[in-house]
Amino acid sequence: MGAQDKEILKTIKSLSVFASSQVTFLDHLAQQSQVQKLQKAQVLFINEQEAERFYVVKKGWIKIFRETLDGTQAVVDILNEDSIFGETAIFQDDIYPYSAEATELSEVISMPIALLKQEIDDNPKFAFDMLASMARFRRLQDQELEHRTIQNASQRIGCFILRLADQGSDGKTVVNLPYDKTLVASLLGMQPETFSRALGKLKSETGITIKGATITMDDLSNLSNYSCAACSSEFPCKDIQKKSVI
Amino acid sequence: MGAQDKEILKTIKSLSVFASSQVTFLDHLAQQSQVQKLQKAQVLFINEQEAERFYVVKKGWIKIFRETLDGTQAVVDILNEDSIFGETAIFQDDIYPYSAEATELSEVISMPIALLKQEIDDNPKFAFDMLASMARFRRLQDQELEHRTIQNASQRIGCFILRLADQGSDGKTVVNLPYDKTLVASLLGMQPETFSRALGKLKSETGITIKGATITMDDLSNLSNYSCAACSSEFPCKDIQKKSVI
DNA sequence: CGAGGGTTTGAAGTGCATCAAATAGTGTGG
DNA sequence: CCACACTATTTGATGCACTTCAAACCCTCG
Repeated sequence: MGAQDKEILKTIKSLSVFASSQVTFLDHLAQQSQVQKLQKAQVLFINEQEAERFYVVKKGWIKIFRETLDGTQAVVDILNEDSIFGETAIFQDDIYPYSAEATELSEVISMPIALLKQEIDDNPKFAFDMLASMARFRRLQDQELEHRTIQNASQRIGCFILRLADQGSDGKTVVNLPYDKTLVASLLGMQPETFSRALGKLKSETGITIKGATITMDDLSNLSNYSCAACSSEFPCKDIQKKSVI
Repeated sequence: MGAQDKEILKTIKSLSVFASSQVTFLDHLAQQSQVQKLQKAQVLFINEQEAERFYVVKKGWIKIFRETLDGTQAVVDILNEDSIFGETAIFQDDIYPYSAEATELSEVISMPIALLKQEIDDNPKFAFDMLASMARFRRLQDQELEHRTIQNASQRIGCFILRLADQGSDGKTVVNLPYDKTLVASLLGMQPETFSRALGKLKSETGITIKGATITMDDLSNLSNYSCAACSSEFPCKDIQKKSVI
């Protein structure tokens, strides 16, 4: 086993969806896995395409989206390290329900989705974890829809920043936008211009400091008061945690 | 076994999620089930409340929603006969992730969610079906989010009507809105006034006929051209089918 | 330093929300 | 079967939020 293979196995083992899986299965998965480098803007697969493999992000950011004939696109999600995607094709006649594209130089590991099917059959705990992960995801999507319905642009941005912020620390909180503002805008369902203006408004209303992609604030309460007022969940949104399985 | 019990068992057996379950399990489920009548506007449960039972709609319409402190609400779904809800609480620490309320005189069957947990463990096929159902639902939610992003009010209404229309027949197509226009509006994320005006616009743009809750059209192509132009899925949306499990 | 993408700013337009009021529709009791 | 009460729906007028198109600015990286 090469160094890279070991690395892959380690990555796979660390994924929370596979927490209950036996080593033999994980080894098998790792054997069948492939690492793939993606250039910026490289498309990995498009929706309706036949699906044989699912993916785990190893490095970079992968945009999950769908687009209309005229090229307008709706961003479903933007994923980074240890996020899984493409696996829901198992349940959709082996067809990817969305497209995936690297937003920057990225690296993904792919594995055959057939193996997942097997593991669902063999390991009830795995099936349960996968269901739990799906349910969490549904909750997240519900929340996103809710946000689009009742929050305005500035509040959605505020919420996005809050979810990036580490809860723990006391003093100043510093948050770095993980990717282009244009990309954040598309994920939040607004135009780049709107994002820029709405962020400006958020700054004047909550006293946060913005310098490039870095946002600094004394404490989170101003921001949470501002954004979470127009949301059915209360601040730390502790009920929903992201990560794993899309 | 009384007549009502038989009726319940029949309903449960007919649910597609339970297609792979043994009769013994279904009997057990039916034994533990309860029928509940709900008045219009009666709340069945609210989000964050502890969940012991999941539900199947037997009659009427149940609104699934979340609301903010100031009472603004986001409608997640509106369910009717044979739709399941509340069952995702299994995966969320036995807490309902949304509220449920009858929009009219309704009837629901409730069953202990603990039994579902057991069945997931015992029956891999059931787990798989449930996963498939969840995946389908996720796809639906993605589509809804996409609609909010790239379709305008009239197009969303058109899409809603198309999904109600029977594909088969040739001659005129007649669609009846299944519930109040106000409720349709809230499901589509718009105000009642906007709904009314947007429906008027849809009428003038596509030549449909509207009389109360009844919509008539010569064929669906005008409508699908109008609405589906701003969507990543092509007309019959055949890839996604509703029903079962929320 | 200069090219190119990302970001901001400006000006104008559009779509939806909001508030207010009129109208249509439904169910009730007389 | 009609009149009343109440709710659902429509219509009008106005305002605001976001989009669009255009142009400037800024930052980074070769």
